[in-house]
Amino acid sequence: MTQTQSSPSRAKPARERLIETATRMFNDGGYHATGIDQILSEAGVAKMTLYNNFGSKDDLIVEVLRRRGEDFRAWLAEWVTRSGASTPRDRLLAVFDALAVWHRDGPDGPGLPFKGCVFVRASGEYPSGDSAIHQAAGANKQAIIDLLADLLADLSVPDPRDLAEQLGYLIEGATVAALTRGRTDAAERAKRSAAILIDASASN
Amino acid sequence: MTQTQSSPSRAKPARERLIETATRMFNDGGYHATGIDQILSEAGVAKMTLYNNFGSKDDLIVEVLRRRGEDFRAWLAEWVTRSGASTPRDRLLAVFDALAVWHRDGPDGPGLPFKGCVFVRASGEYPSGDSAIHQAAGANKQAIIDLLADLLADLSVPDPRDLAEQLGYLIEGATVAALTRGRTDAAERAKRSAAILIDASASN
DNA sequence: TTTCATATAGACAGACCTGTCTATCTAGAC
DNA sequence: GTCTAGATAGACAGGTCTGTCTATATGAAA
Repeated sequence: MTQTQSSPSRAKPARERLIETATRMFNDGGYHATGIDQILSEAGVAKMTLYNNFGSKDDLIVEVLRRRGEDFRAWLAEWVTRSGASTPRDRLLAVFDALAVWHRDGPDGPGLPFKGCVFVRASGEYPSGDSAIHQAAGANKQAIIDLLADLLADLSVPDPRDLAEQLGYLIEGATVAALTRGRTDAAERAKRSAAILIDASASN
Repeated sequence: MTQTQSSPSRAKPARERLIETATRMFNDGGYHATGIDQILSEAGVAKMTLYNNFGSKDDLIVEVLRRRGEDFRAWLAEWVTRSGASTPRDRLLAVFDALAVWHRDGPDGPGLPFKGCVFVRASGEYPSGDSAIHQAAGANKQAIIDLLADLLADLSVPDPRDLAEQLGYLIEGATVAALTRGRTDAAERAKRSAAILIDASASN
């Protein structure tokens, strides 16, 4: 007895299934509200496999955030590349088009139904700056700002990192508006704001 | 026996103590992570008092958000008034000064230690649009946008509500940056962006 | 004084939580 | 075949969670 074969989709290794299922379920329901047993059951993974791989639920969350950050930034960079935008300005503005696709759960979205930003939500649920989860979320947020800074590297502006922060606030604010108030037009509006800020900065 | 007098600060009625304590503790630890028993114990209130007044934890959260929204907007409006700003433009920019005070836990802050926006965090923890908590958070977010729209009512811009949304994104984004990455300079930067957007809109 | 709304303490139910443990099975390396 | 690393099921401990219930106490109004 004790058949080892009763779980769905044995295609990928257990650790991978765990991360993917956890990513999806945390996005759906939040971190505290999603229990380990639910994740294990849906992933078809034994509890000890989780604790052998990650040590704790918090560590699993940190790994989920790390992965999600990589994937999201890869999706974003790919989107900008495929947009065909040739100038730094257009590449930056293409980011806001990607944003709109994400907020509207467009077909080419970043792979998760839109429920706001997983990093912001993680920061909010683990608000203490000492928390490893809070720090992981912050690191991923910073990485997106860095990505923006890279995009405007070839733009002639006096303070590229400052502009990257400014554009980051627009992105962040639009995403919050889409989550809290269902403003799916936020990305377009933020795009217009971004164009103004970029031009104001570049024409100095 | 069964002395009715063993709880702290019987000054205010139980319902009030409950709301105030819950507001503070939800802000500190988040919604799911803060249990009812903790709140009751710290407020010195019996469990039945909570359920007689609110019916459920979710309803308590909704009331906490409603109150917090009122208080925060009152604080913000008061701040703008006291800033002495005379033009619509300066009044709008004064909002960002208030923001900086809040993010830095300044002495004249809105009454709670800064742990990000309670509405954003509530939306994040209760991401389903059907949730009463999610809706309450959204309504309070909208009320702040409305407040911005009121502030720029006398400004001659073609689309005041559009500009209010834009400025709202900057505020939101700066607050998220302060929470997730500890960027306490975010409000000043957002203020500069706001000035650019206002001027770009007004000079049309 | 009687009445009534509000508050209290504290037990309780039933579910869910994270994390640990044992004992078994499987697949690949050697 | 043998050994080993990784995965499995499932029970379990010890808490914590929300929400309900009872029985009692208080204070103000009638």
